[in-house]
Amino acid sequence: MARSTREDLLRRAQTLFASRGFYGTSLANIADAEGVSKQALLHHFQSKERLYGEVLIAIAQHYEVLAEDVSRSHGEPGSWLVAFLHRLYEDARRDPERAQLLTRELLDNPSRAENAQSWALKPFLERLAHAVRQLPGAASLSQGEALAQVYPLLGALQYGLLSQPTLKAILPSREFKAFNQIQERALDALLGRALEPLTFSVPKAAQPSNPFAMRTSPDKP
Amino acid sequence: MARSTREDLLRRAQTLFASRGFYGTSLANIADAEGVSKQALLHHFQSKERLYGEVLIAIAQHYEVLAEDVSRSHGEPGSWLVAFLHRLYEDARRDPERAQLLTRELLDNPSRAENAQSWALKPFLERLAHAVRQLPGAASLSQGEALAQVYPLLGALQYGLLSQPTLKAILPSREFKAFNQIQERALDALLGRALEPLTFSVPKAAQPSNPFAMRTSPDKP
DNA sequence: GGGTAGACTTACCGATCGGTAAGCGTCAAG
DNA sequence: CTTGACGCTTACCGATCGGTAAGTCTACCC
Repeated sequence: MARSTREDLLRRAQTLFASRGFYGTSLANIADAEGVSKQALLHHFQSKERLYGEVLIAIAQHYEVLAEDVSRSHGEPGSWLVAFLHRLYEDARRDPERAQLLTRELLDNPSRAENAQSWALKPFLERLAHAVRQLPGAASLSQGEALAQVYPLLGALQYGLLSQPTLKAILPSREFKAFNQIQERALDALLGRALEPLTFSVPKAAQPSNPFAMRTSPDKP
Repeated sequence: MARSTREDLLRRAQTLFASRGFYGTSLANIADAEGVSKQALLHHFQSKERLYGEVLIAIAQHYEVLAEDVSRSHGEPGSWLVAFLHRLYEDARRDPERAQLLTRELLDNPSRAENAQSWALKPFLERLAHAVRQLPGAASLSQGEALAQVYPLLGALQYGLLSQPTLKAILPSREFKAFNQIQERALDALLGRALEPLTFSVPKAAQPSNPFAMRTSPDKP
């Protein structure tokens, strides 16, 4: 099972970029962690930018695989999104590196000024927007509107997972464990509620206009 | 209105740290942007770490002010959380820098290995957890469990806002505008649903156990 | 007028950054 | 036996990093 140095380096780069960011990770950090020289790293990937780009592409491909896999087991387009979100959560829970890197990329993609139109993770977002439009009553949404509908759900999925290192550091271990155990259930409940048809079928309607106020009285016993 | 150089530098540091991260921002970047020498910056803040620490503290104080302000206008503890989340969203929409920095901090706080127990944003999380326990039926939740309940909501709030630079770069401007216009309504709907009593009153109950599947068939008549 | 404290400046430092150049060893093809 | 590609090394580069030292300028206090 001779793992290639190149693959090892790529995997290590993903780990370090995810935990410390692009600028917080030096080529020497990555190379040292694999026990090779910095120039060996530059031999396989011509520059730091290209190395990072390859990490992003690998992540995009991984998500592509997940999406295809979900498509295979969920024929009806209406249920695809829910299944995919669930899959994303499971995946990120098993290994949060990709989720962390995705969030970092959303935070500072433009600051590296790569060609935004060929951004590696763009297809991932487009796929999400497309899936939203498959939901009943949402077919007429534009891409931006559709994204606005999934984005909060994506954030809900990712946020707890990307914060794991920090929470582990500041919470007593008992509390951190409790957090992890309860997290998925809380998310399930939230997503279940969020994806009721209403959310999508009347995105522009008037509605009571202050849905935030619904907890002021002990109604709905 | 002679604004002090120190305040200007602090504000500029917040902007740059938010958009490019701690490691992606150099002291020279900050000083140059304010038209002073790098050493003037080091004169006011003894080191980069301390400067960053002051930025974090300023953010924590800002959130503290928001929280107190919400407390003043929302007496009942049951409605406080909803009002505060709404306020956080408005605040981040007006100026996403703090939200971006908060997320960056959640991503890599441990990597700078500062004393985790005195982390500037810890009180913010504790306040959120406390507010969850004030909700009907949630009083018995531990801190970790309470955090697990708000975390998805926090993520839902922040995610769209922290991604704004990226979305602006990859979406046609029409779509980006649509995203921004719809975003708040989608969030309102989500939060409204999320904060129905059930979510908190039976966090550990059995329940149908696969709430994700609720869109596969038109059940629940 | 002298002293002093704060707000800066220029000059400089060693360490580390990403990246180049050149060479070494292995192995397969000719 | 030679050649050349590949995987990797040591040696080195200029630029930039965060930070120090030592003034300079101004304003207020005595």
